[in-house]
Amino acid sequence: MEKRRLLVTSALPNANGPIHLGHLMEHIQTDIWVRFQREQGHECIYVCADDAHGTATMLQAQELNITPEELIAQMQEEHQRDFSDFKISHDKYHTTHSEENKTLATLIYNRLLAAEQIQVKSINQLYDPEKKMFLADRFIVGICPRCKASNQYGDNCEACGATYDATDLIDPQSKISGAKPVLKESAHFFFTLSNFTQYLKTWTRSGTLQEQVANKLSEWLDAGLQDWDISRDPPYFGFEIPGTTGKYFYVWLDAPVGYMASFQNYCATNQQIDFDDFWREGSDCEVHHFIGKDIVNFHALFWPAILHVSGFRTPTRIHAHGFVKVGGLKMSKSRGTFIMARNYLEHLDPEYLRYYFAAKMNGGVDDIDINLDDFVQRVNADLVGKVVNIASRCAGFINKQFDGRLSSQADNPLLTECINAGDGIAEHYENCDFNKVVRDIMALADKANQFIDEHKPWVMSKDSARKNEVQQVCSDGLNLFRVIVTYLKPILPSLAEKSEIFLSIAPLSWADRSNSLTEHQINKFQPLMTRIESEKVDAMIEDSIEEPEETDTEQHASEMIDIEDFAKIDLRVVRIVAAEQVEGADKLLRLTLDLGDETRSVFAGIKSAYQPEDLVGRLSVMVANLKPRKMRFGVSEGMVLAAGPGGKDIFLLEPHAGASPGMKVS
RNA sequence: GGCUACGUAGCUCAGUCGGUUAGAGCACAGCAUUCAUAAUGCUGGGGUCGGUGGUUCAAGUCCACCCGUAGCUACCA
Repeated sequence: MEKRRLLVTSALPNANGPIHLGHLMEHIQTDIWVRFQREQGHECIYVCADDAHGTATMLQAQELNITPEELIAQMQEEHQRDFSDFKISHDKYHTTHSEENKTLATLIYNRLLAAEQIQVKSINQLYDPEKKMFLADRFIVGICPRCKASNQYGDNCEACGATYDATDLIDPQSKISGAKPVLKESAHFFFTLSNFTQYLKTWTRSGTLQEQVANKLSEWLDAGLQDWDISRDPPYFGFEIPGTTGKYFYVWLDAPVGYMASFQNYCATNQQIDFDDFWREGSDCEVHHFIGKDIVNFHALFWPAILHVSGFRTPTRIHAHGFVKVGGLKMSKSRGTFIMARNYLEHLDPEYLRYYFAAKMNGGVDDIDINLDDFVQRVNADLVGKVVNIASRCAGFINKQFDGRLSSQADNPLLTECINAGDGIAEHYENCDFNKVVRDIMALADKANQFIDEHKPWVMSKDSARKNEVQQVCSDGLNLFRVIVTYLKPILPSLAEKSEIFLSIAPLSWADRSNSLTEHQINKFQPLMTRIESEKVDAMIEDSIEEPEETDTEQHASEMIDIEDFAKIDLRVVRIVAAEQVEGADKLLRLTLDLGDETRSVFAGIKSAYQPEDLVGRLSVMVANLKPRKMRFGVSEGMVLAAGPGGKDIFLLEPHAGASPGMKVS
């Protein structure tokens, strides 16, 4: 087999937060693929880095009262420790705030400039006059121009889904200082991406992307690409653009360059590897990027265009994946499913997670849903019940009755079948179809257990004339185990290592799998993996639960407020014009409220105390300016007021006779 | 709103080019076994393939619409 030379990357984690389940999924996927390539005997270099630059890093550092450099150094150390504990085998974990990156980003920019693909345009952007900085959409909040929901970000409304420009917001506020932003003009540098629409149409269809991803991108390509704003104004934590004062590279320009920079740093300490071999145009080496589907535009549009113009090779392939969900829902801090790497490690063995992710990954962009009960059952049944059990049930006989010595024959047909299955498994690995890898391997483990069960060494061992048979069956079993672990090694490096010690053999390799052990001395068996106790999973979730930030307001709830605070609440008399059961809801009724000049749909948790038909026509009081809330059953546009402990004892407020819908309560 | 993807057993997922009675693992039930970390083996129950309509000799698979879930909607991290 021809030896391939591969450079592989995972997306760069942001330097302003800890590593969580989402990062882990991506890095585990990448690492499995990398370890597989290495086990095949290919040269495979895996690099990553922290994405250090950007407004978020700068603000976070300010908040912590440290310099950005201190913050990123601290985060990088944490990130590296987390990844290393999850057996992620980066060859280099660097940072985008590095000399290499500055040099490379500058080089690329200068080449874009020389190719006349940089334009300066003047744009108007909202500016925080207090903080003296331009504001990205996510740092501006205001009232949605469409549905009037308050506290919405500058790009779209969470309540009604409208998209708009930050300048359309009613009563906009800087999220950072609270000041009212003003429009201010500034010169920005643009990369003329629009010139490369045709190039990218070809590139994205040349086998570099999954088909679904290419389809998605063709939407944008067909619409025509816009030029890409690559500069930011100060204050900004990043690299100053050469030849300018007070213009910085937008973080998404130097982030992908960070892949090259990290690799360059690796080359500096590994002189036998030449940077240009991998990155010059037309290189035979392969470059693979593993990323989440949310950032395909950066990697499959901007990045190849920039590389193309600046005279570098483009990626061989971009492997996009979906998001992690827990129990069918987005990861959530309040539910305790926003699990940090460190938190997991305090309770559970990283190999459990590596295996579970592998069992569910298919090389596509579908989201991966973690079901914690399934996680426990699956890992225990497959790894402990099936795989490790093969070694465990054979080792006793070999060690006790044969002094740890395997038989002289290894020609069992099942063993041959198992060895031959390796080609198909390798193909699945290559395609990132790790779920198929796992399925095929487990089918082999099932067969191994069936084989042992069929020959029943525990029965034969009672007959001294059949001693050889006992040794043969158990030796076959251990040889089957050896091949199975060879296949699992990219997913479970620690299990493989422990198995190598148990079997007293050199590191397992794919090519070596057909050289079964004969007349070989093994070591005493010790448990290679233990079952997951579901209590530990519960404890991890418990530890991950973060009280919502409302704790602050709760603490202040009993404090005195002044009249202005009260005036913020827009209480209105309403008439309940309709009330109905909500299918699937335990506690909710859907109320339609007449406010005089408009009607609102509101969900109220009063089902246990009121019959819908008894409410229709009655007056009550609602909070009319409560931020609309998207609920499972629809959007609730306010709340009605009621008192009581709950259950049957809920009492809706009702004004005295004479009040009419729309009246303000004050 | 528009676009994209997904929806198959209680759970997690296979299901090729439309082709016989829709499969696997886990979970569950029964039996066997007791070498093994209570692990293993055999047998079994369990499905309107999200819904409706259509194309076809034939639809889980193709088409249309609907419902549900998620994501994207780019000068935004």
